[in-house]
Amino acid sequence: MPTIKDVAKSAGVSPSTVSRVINNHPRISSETRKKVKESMKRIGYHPNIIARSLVKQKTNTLGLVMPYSTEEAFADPFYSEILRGIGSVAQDKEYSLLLITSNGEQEELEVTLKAVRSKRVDGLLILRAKSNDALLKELKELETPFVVVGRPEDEKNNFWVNNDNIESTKNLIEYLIGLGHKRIGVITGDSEYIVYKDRLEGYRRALYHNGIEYNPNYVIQTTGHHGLTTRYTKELLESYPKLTAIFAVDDLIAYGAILGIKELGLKVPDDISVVGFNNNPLSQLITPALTTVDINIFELGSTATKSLINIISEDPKEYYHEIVKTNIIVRDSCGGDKGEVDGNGE
Amino acid sequence: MPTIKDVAKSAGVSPSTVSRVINNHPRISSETRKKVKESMKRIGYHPNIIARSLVKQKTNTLGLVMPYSTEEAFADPFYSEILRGIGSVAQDKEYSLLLITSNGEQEELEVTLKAVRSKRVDGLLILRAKSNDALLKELKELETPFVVVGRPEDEKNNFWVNNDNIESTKNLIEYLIGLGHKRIGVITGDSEYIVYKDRLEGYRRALYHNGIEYNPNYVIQTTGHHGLTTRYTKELLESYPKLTAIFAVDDLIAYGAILGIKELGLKVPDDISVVGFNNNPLSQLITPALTTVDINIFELGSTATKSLINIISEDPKEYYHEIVKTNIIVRDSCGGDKGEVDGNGE
DNA sequence: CTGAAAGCGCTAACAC
DNA sequence: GTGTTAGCGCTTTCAG
Repeated sequence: MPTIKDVAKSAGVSPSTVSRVINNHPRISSETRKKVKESMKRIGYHPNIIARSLVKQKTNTLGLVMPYSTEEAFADPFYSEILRGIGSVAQDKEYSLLLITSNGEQEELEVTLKAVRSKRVDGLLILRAKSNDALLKELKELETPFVVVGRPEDEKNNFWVNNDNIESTKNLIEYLIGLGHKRIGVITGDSEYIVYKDRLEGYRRALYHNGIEYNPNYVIQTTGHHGLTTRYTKELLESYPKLTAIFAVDDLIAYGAILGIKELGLKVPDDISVVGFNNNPLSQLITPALTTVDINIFELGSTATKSLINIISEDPKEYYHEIVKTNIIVRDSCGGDKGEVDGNGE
Repeated sequence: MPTIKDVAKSAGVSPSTVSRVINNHPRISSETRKKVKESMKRIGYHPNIIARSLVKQKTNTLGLVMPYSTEEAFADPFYSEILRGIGSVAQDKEYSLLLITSNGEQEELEVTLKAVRSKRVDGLLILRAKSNDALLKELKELETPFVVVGRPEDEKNNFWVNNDNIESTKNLIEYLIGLGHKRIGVITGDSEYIVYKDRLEGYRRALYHNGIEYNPNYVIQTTGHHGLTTRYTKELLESYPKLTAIFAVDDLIAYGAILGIKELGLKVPDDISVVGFNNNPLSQLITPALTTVDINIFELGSTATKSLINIISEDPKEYYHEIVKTNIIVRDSCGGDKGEVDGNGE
């Protein structure tokens, strides 16, 4: 493999001149520039990025911290889709992407810290927001630029991009309320993840704003294991047969819920309405097609990446965050509440 | 950030000694080893991987060439899952993962070649097998180690890992035939991808081995766009109402097919049986639960990664490939052919 | 078993 | 506008 020296010899200039044309240095005669470029092409030269990184103390690489996760969480196309968004701007801005995977909290911490300490990456995209996140604390001490996709607990002192999960959920639930539903069950995920906390909060606010009392018994927390979701849904509906709608905090959970409802011999939306969240591409294919919230995952990824690159290069003095719009996608999984056409309270 | 020199000073040894303890050099006194390790810890030293890569001419990084793809192809959890398999062994063997994404054939080629020419990666995992693949040709010229996940066209002169798609499909179709089906429609994907070619071939072989004539009109090629899948399925069934089963070359396609069947007012499996492929985690959740083939995606990823690492370090003289086992998952989407209980041919 | 010195391929003052 | 020189942080002969 030819190096910059070979090009220099072949073009009859010094290595620094070659370096300058590579880096588009302004003060270089168009003549030598041309000469050098020809030499590069002739001998098949390509700059060694590693060497450049070493002297520049910059790798032009972004680390992607994937959630360590069960098989099933990974089945979530969320990650494929956000990778698309991230990849698209990284490509554009000439950044590479280092995938950081792990099998648990401890390993995630170690692997991620190693990547930054060993100077493999210029910054990180954290693809989830958790409570009490040890990773974020360590990262701040290392002064690594990072942006989290989601709302971190300490939202004033981090860079992040997210949907407004509280408000979006509130709107979604109010759509249900508008249809006449008052007793709405919730199947939520691991409360360690802030996204689920927020969606639950949105649910509560919707009830509150509409004078409906919040009943904690209507809320079931599942582990993300689909089989369990189905079972929990059935148990919930058996315990509280007056429920007329189910809010699943994620479409994948909604699928399990719908299955549970069907297994009970009930119909969606005739007996029970169901809403999900995230607008999984499959949600338009199931029967009934699922009413859900499109959270614009691609944009979440691209926005976060732009932010990170900006932070790396500009070192902004103030923390900031960005909110990506959502919109409700009304499909066929909700009906009016036929069980209680009069009255307006519990 | 402290460097090896700082450690050396602090421990009262030379930089080379420090380097030796980092690299577990055998001929080093356990005393100095201890002393050096303490110094490293004390001053918070972490080796700079970039510098090491430069001198070793090795990055310990694997490039992952993701298929450039539409929004919907990305929704396929195949990629999430294979990433898990890859990540798990890469982690274990201390390799990093560079994600290579692109928006089209040309960009994919450029970006990938750039990654290898600029010495960013030691080898590549190509996550798809296409006909007439320009990328593979270029890569061979560059003498980069790579393994393809799938069966490349020139199977004798490449490293690859794959399922036996032909045989697996043959078995799947024979399961259908065993149930009494003889007129089986096929919804397949882009024939540029060898996986779909092979599955179609398996279908033909199953028919052939059972004395059933192959009818090309029963085979529809879709683009992977779900909406179209649904429409094509309906058209197929309207044109050939005698079909009693549908073979979808991928579960995602099967979902669209099932929707089409339902829209026609027909029932699965009572009127039409459906089988898919890949065992998407959602396939157990839909109604009816889909009979499909589990292709062990995680193992596909881990096997390919082990192979690649082996190739990088051992430089084997012969090409080889590995086959990952599949197994049919029988669920509820197939019934016997009630339309034609007698007879055994067309 | 340890140290000195050279160098991986590139960039960046500093000269001229 | 271009060349010279030093050096990024590490590994690796070669001595001893």
